[in-house]
Amino acid sequence: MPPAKQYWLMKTEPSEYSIQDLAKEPHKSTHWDGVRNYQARNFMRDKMKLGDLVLVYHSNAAPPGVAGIAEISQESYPDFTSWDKNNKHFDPKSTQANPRWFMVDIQLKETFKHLIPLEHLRTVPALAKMELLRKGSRLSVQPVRKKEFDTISQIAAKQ
DNA sequence: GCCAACGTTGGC
DNA sequence: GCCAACGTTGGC
Repeated sequence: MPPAKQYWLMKTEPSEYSIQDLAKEPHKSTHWDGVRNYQARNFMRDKMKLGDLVLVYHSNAAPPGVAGIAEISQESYPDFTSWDKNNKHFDPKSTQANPRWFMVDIQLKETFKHLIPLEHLRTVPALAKMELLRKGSRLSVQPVRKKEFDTISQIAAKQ
């Protein structure tokens, strides 16, 4: 039996890269480069599996919120932008022989008709324990419970 | 291993 | 632009 599908949330600043940018990519997919946090890296490197579903979250936006759903289309491999001196996320301690940072590919499944604002998510009882809503939470790649994912999908379906 | 200093995230 | 809450770095 295949392992149960897992659910995630990944943040992006729409001024840098938005869900609309993802929609314009060939095959609507891209590599999720630039994550430079160990906990977030570990989720991508060790836990994310093909077919897992991802909530795409717009941070540092007006308003911030969940913009749509994507799917893991390629499991982890080294984030090659860490080797590029000219890249914003260059890390001299990451080498090809011993890569420090990893990424996955995601493919867009659905752009919500309307973004679901963070402010609204905070009012939904079923989401009370979401990592995103925890005070001081900054993790840019985080696990989401199935119940939470389904709740957000249903909110999107009704809008 | 402690912890001060510094850098970053991200809501507001 | 502010700033609270974090994460990382590096001296000791």
